[in-house]
Amino acid sequence: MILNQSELFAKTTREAPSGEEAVNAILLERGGFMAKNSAGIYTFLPLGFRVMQKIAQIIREEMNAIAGQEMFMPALVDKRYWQKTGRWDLPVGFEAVGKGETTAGFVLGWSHEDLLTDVALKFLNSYKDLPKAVYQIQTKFRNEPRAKSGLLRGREFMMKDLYSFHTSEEDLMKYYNEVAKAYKKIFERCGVKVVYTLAAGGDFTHSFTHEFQAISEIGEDTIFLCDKCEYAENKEISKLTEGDKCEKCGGKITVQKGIEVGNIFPLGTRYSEAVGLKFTNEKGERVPVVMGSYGIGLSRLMATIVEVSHDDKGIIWPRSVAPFDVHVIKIQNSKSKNQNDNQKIDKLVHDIVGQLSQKSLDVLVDDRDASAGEKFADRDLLGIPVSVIVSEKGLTDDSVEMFKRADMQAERVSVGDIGKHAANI
RNA sequence: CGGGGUGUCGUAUACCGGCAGUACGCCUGCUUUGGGAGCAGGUUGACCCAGUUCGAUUCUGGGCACCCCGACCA
Repeated sequence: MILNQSELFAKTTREAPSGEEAVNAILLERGGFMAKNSAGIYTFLPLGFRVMQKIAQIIREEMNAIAGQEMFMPALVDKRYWQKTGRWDLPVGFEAVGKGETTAGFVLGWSHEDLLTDVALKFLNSYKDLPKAVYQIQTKFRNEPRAKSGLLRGREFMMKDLYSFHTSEEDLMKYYNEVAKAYKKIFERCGVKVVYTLAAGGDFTHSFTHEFQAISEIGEDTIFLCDKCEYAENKEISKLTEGDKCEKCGGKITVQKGIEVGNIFPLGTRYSEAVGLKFTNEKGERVPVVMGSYGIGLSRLMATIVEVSHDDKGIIWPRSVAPFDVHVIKIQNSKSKNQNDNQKIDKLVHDIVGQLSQKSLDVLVDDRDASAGEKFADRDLLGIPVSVIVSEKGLTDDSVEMFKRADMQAERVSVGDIGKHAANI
């Protein structure tokens, strides 16, 4: 995909939005990745939505690799499903009341165990039907008492939720560990280092669960982490203290702040028993299906990437989730004076874009009529991994500058070699 | 939900019980073009409701919104 920056729907802004303190909110809003509508509610603009789609694609690949099947469930979830599982009265949800109605018949889905377990009644009847795993990527709604920190805690946010169905606890735990591995891959591919943390299950389950915590000062969770073997526990369930000796390896326990970017829950039979989801086993007995559920907040993950990968100039996107692969910066002189040079620059840009698109790279071309300084400032803010600066400096020898956002290093390369360099981008 | 803070153009601020001003931004044009360039012109604002008052952006009360801390975090 090739896009001229002059045609982009959103623009960058010079100033930070009033009131915002969270780095992810400031940089994503300034860069035109998103626009704020209410506390914890954002519009994803074209650039931001591209990042979201990149993250979604990585998640899809890893979910599909562990036999997850993608589907899509409704956001409006009928009251009766929540009543069956006893979750209607929880304060988490936004109730949906039709105009002219006095009582709510629906809740905006904040998780989908209740509904999905009911759907599964129709299809999961025998041990031969198990195991199964389905997932969706969908907007979730939660009535957060305190939305905050940009995309880190929203009232409406994008989430991937995976659910698995099994014949036994053993089979569930086997899959649970597979999911854990897949999650690690996802976060790794997104450039986020996570710590696998033992935690509590909240309203989902009474058993232990695991969280994937990205270490960051802005994180809301406190975890105790061994500095040697990386064993970790969430403070909410931990009996550890800072300075303790790790029971696993003898290392030292440290205290860290973490952003919970993913979690996995062994649900057991809580929902299947509530809904009556049973299967017939090899002996002909009807027994409850054993379930697990597994979440990743895509929008929170996007914010986390910004939190852990930025500098004072802007975002530094990992290649895997960057909205574009290459940012071509065109710097031209006054049109009236150097018409000839400008035509040459245009031609160089055209050549470069052609070469890059042949390599299937997504290219954003800064063709705006703006000063060089402004373009550089925006380039740094947008944080596309590699930029190619085309200016009159390269007219004598058909060269351009290749700039890497991560280390801010630049080198001059010949236009003819762009294709070669693109392979290494 | 408890506590704290803030509400004046997009941002930062000023003034004032009597026509709301400045800077930057933004838009248009011309000149510029390797780190947010210059000139000229233009654009945009008192969170809402009630009360006091001849008159309220200003004073009083209520509400709402946003930010931060805590609780919550399924």
